[in-house]
Parts: sequence; C-alpha cells; structure tokens
Amino acid sequence: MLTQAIEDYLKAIYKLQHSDEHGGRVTTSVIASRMEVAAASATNMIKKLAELNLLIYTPYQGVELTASGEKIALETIRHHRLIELYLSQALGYSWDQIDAEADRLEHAISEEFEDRIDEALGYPTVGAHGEPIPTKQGQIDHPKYRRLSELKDGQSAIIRRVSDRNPQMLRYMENLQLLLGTRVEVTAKAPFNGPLQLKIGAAKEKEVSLGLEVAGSIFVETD
Amino acid sequence: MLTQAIEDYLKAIYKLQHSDEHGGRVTTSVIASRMEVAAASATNMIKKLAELNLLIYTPYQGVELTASGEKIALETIRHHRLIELYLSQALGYSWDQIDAEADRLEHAISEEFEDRIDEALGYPTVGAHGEPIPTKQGQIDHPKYRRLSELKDGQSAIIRRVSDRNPQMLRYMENLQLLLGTRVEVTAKAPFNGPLQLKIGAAKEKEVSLGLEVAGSIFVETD
DNA sequence: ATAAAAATTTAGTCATGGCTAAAAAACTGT
DNA sequence: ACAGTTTTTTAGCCATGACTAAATTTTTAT
Repeated sequence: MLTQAIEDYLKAIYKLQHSDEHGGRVTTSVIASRMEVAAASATNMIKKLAELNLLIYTPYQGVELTASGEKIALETIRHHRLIELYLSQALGYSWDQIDAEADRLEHAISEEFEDRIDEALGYPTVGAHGEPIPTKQGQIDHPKYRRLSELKDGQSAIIRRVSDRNPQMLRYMENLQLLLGTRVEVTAKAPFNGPLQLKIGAAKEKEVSLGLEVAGSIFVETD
Repeated sequence: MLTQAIEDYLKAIYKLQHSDEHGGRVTTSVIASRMEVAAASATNMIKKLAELNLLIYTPYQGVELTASGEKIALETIRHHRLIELYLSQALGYSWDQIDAEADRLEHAISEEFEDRIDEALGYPTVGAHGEPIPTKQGQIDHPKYRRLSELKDGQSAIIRRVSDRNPQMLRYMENLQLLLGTRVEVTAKAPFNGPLQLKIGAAKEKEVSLGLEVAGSIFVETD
C-alpha cells in the first residue's frame, strides 16, 4: 500500500537526489532532516522502502530510488505541482500559501481530479514557482538555470523559477514583484558577499537591494 | 488532535442521529455498519470520543454527540458538501463521482480553501445532491421533504434532494434527468409495492417507470 | 421466567510510523 | 594508527485504529 508517509519520503528523496547539493549521496541524516524526523525514524522507513523495492539501500552509505520508486515520486510531485498551480490560478492563492495546502491535497486526490485540473489549466508544463511538472508518463526535464546571485554586475536575465522552501521569502519576493517571467538587471554587487542591486521589470521601473540568500533562491535565464 | 478517523466517526454519528431511521438511538452496531468496521472497532473509537468529550456514551445503549462533537461533525459535513458542489460545478464531475472524492478531500483542506471555494460558488446553502450546507457557525436546517415514493397517483412535485448513498443509483437518476429542481408527476402506482409511473420535466416530456427503492431515495417538495 | 439469540464489550493482536537511548560503524585529526 | 567525534543502526517503547475470539449484557421468544 502506498501510504502518505511513503509518498512523502519518496518525494523528498527524489528531490534530494536531484539537488546537486549533497553530491548525489542521499544519506539517512539528510533525509531525516528534510522530513523533520529523527534519524532512527528515517532508517526505519528507508528499510521499509527498500523492502518494497522502491529504493536501493546500502546501510551506512545512502539510498537510491529504483525505477518504481522514482515513478511514485514523480506522480506525487506531479500532483503537488498541478495542485499548486490550480490553487494559484483558479482560486487566487498567493505564492507563499500554495505549498502547504498542496502538501496535504497531493495525497488525497484521484486520477480523475488530476486529469480535470490538468485540463482546466491547459496542460501546463511548469508549476507556480517555475518547477517543471512531470508528465503523466513520468517524464520530466531539469533545465539548469543560473542563480540570480551568480550574475555579474550589468547582466540581465529573466526569472524562470524560485525556490519554494521558505514561505516568508516567497511573500517577500512576491511583494517585490520578483515573479516568473520578470526581467531583472544587476546594476551593482556589493563585495564580501554583500547584497546586489537590482532593476526589476522590462522598463526597469523598480530598483531594490537584494540579499544573497534571496538572490540565491531565484533562478534565471540569461539571454 | 482531530484525526481523520475521528472526523469520519463524528460525521457518521451526526448523520445517524438525524436520520429518523433508527429512532434516535445511535448504537454501536449501527455506527460499525455505517463505518464498515467491526463492532469492536466502533466500541474502541466510541470510548475514545467519549474520553474527548465529543459524545456521551452509555455502554450498551448508544451515543449522543455533545455540542463540541456536533460542531466538528458539522464542520466536516460543510467541507464535504462544499467540495462536492465545487467538484460538480467547477470541475464538471458527475453526481456519482463526487462523494468518494470529497470523502478524501474533506480532511485535507484548510479554512482558506473552504473560504475560497465558498466564495467561488457564491456562498451556496445547498449541496450538489440537495443537502443543506451548514454555515461556518454550524447552523443548519433540516427541511423535511417527502419521498417521491410516498406521493399519490396524480400528484406533482419538484425534486429537492436525492440520497447520495449509492453511486450507481445516482448515475441512474442522472441518466433519467431526475435532477434537482426537476418537476415530476406520478401518473400511476402499481400495487404490491410495485413501481410508479412518472412524467419528468415541466413539459412532461419523458415518462418512466421507477422502482420503489429509487423513488424512496428521491425527496420532493409538493406544491 | 428463563433459555436462546443478538448485541456489545473486553482482551489481546497487528501494522504504521513516530520517538529515545544505546550500540555500532564510519569518518576526523593529529 | 588510533582516539574522539559524528553518523547510522538497533532495540525497545508509544499512540492510532484496525482485527478476531471470548466474555458479558441485553433482547427476544416461548
């Protein structure tokens, strides 16, 4: 049986595997921290998932999703992203509210519901924060955008994706009009990991000073 | 904590209390049968609900919801009926599909979601099958309609509510255009609990023969 | 009134998915 | 190389909410 916990773990592990941050090695402690559970709880669940052939578990080393584990992860992620987009487009939710709501709904919806909102949204390929939406067949591509924080002084780019990890940060970005598709230009970079100065909008109508943490959570496409 | 199971039991008990069928006495076996669990499981949960002051439990006699138990039941029912209506109105679900989907979603949505679909639906007071929707404050009225099966030969009425217990029956009714607001006239009643002959629609465009089980699941308002 | 039947509760079990504490394995730094 | 630290696993516990089997209470029928 596919419990909610199993789907949550698989989703988290999938994201960790694809997040270049941990060098491909997805360990117990990383999973436990992402899931906000004790390490022992993660070990338990990992053993169970291995038993179910949803991942390959090398004790003390880490885990790797099997094809079926990845399939379930992608289905869950697809649900999540479609729901997020629906909440945002059809029900007027703001950027910072959709993740929590989708986290609960993603486990409760049927295939029917998935199909209907997919249709209502016009078969979107990109979610509310710019994340790719896996297809029903489990296909997904990972376009590699640059972080806004990596841009050089004078460079211009278009926002393609933002991290959805921190709702407060999302609210901040939304307030600043740092939205998907928005053009930004770096007009100055302060030294010693200081903030960067930014012009926002095609007409460069707004200028803000942005800390590196926020700039690192915004992914852009350069021309 | 309000688990999904607790909400489900309270909802079921509320409905049983108000369903005139069991003479007001809501017993363990009735609850168990409605919840499709063993009687022992129902006893367990009843004791827990009594512990939480959500109902008054007289062993071997039955249960009665307290004010707080009823409040939770009504919130859950409100969620359920708003979701059903939303699925039907906004996403094009048919009568027979909405109950199962709402049964899962009702536990997953936030107040925010409730408020947004309530608004999107124009603050409805009646659900997709004609059930009253409790207000946010927990108010609800129980209009007492007559069963179509009780009508006498020659009587005419308007369909105000249908039972949602049996999806197959709902599909059957929907096919026959036995929808909310539809006028029906009994043109003949066969003896020995036989079927009744019905003219459907204001223009009496359709005539069908309806079994008593279906006619008993349709609630009408006579002129 | 009382025996049989039906309903209900009790006792004990199981799976799920958390937890802490302790043991074991894997890394670190000198 | 090896002692200390960190990570991971094991062992054992808990709450939830199902279950079956057995005991008990209530109801029904004679």
